[in-house]
Amino acid sequence: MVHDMSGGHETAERSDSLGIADLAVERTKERFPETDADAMSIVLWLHRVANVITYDLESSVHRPRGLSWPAFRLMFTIWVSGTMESKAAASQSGMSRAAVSSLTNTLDNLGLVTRTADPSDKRKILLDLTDAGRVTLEAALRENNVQESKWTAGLAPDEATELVRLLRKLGDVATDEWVNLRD
Amino acid sequence: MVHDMSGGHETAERSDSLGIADLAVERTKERFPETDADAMSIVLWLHRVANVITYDLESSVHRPRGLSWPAFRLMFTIWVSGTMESKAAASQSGMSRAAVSSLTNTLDNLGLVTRTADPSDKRKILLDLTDAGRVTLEAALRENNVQESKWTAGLAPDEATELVRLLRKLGDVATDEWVNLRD
DNA sequence: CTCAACTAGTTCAAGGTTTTATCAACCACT
DNA sequence: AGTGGTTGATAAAACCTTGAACTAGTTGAG
Repeated sequence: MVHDMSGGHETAERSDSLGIADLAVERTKERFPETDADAMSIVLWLHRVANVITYDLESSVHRPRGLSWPAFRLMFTIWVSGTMESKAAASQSGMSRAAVSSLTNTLDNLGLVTRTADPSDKRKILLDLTDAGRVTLEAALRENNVQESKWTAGLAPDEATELVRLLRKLGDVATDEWVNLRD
Repeated sequence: MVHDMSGGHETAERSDSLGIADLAVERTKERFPETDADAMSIVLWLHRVANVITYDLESSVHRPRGLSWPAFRLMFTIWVSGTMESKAAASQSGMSRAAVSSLTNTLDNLGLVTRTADPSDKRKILLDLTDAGRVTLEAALRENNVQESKWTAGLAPDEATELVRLLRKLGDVATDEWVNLRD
């Protein structure tokens, strides 16, 4: 399947983490024939593709700007929803409340996010972006999207639509009672 | 669109992290019309669905057995490929060499993994599962697959096939030169 | 045969995440 | 009002990850 075989067994060098998924399913199926191979393939590929893309985005877009991937996610969430309670920010960004607490602490010190007590309920903390935070986030967001575009350029428009539809369908399962969610 | 409006603004409770993706794309498109919305949707959904599933698998299957998700991933990699160099384990499991080094240290102490020097090249370390490691992994693997099955049960067989095809296509981009990979 | 360049693995510091525990504030019921 | 039960946020301890620096072993060009 691969053109250049010159190196003997040195063929696959760049990111084995993807190529290995099929072998993994094969071996598991051999050893445990009752395995649901489709389920396994989906979860493996999902996880690995998401990981590779996330690593690329974080290392090529966000780290050079001084943001971690979680910091970008959290700031983006606040940017989208506007002033919001810490708890809502956690659930919408997919982190635990503790993670948001510690991350906002960092971002507050960097002057990117503000934390103010909610006057109507003093337990609550309202998060918002500072002007500097907004500027930082918007620049990162644009560059992030350019990079996302490079990743998905190979998919036809209808493939993109279908992929999102299937991911959405899979994500809907999260509303089932047996699913363990953060918090 | 939603049936129950009784609570006023208390409608969406379980995992907002999924519902928010569409709003995020909308807002970004408003603010930056040049945004590639398809690319953004794909990456957002990919990341969030992968995260929710991973969290569920880790917290419901692996933590109760005393394994972290990374530990499971690494042990699974070794289980699939057999005795292997630390470097290969890193690239196939999608972690950095440093992460593998620290993780194998833990797993070695737990008696799940062995590290032996390669006689032919003393720089190299060969990793393998112990018998206990194999037993532990295989039990976790079976339970993991049962849970994966629950997640994907809602997809028709052809949808499952198509989803994997599209993920694979997306993953293939990782071979492009501009992509930042771990290591 | 030797020295420079490279490679495999480890270590370190810094930061992020998790779970569990704690504390403060709120709410509802008597 | 008070008291018990929630809820929101933070703190602590343990673990994982990253990038950079470091050690040691290997390779190969002259």
